[in-house]
Amino acid sequence: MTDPQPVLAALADPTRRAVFERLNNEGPATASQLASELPVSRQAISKHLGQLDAAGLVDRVSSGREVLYSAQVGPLGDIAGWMEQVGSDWDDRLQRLKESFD
Amino acid sequence: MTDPQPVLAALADPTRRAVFERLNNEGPATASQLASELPVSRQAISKHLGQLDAAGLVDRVSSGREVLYSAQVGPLGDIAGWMEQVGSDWDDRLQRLKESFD
DNA sequence: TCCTTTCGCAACCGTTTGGTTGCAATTACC
DNA sequence: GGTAATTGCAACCAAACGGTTGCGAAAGGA
Repeated sequence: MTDPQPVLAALADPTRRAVFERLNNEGPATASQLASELPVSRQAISKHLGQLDAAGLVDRVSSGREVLYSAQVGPLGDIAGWMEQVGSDWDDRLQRLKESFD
Repeated sequence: MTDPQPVLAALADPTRRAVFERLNNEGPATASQLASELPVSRQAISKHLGQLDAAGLVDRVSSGREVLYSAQVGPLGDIAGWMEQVGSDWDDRLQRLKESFD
């Protein structure tokens, strides 16, 4: 089970989530492009992209002087996996509770 | 669609997630109890419980001088909902791409 | 070649955050 | 009633965070 920490931390910031959503539902873009669409500087976007990249939520392909970023949904599975485990732990507890009445 | 922000922010911290997991898979506990099991002060735990409570991830029942906290899995649905939407947006994009070849 | 664009690095800044300690108040127990 | 335990509030602190500006370097187009 991979640690959900980096993904959760990356998605906890609204701007970062906005960037991710933008990349996800409107396709790849460069940092400058994103900066022109969102109310923050390019540097801020760039830092956020760095963190998204570290969490695997984004893929960077550089060609020439520009770097194109695209959303990667894979790491969302880490969160799903964690939630799944939380659910099963809860089921286990219910099971144990039920068995305590046998 | 409820905002996943509070839940994501609440779960982004490792200690907070540890508290939540502890409550989820070992049942209710008080702040003092949790503090004795985790390597942080009671006050730190108390603050974390406050944030978990604000996100709806915890239920507080006070009786006498002590307050018993228990995990609430409901708000995890907010995250699930958000991820679902991300997925469907991605599907939409695939659909549009496919249609562009008609 | 020169100018523009895009990027990356670094410094800096105010605010938030996770954590601590100290103290007063309420509840339980002897 | 007195003492021990549990909670809540407040102040404080260092570090991380989100954001900005400035600048130098590399790539493209005139």
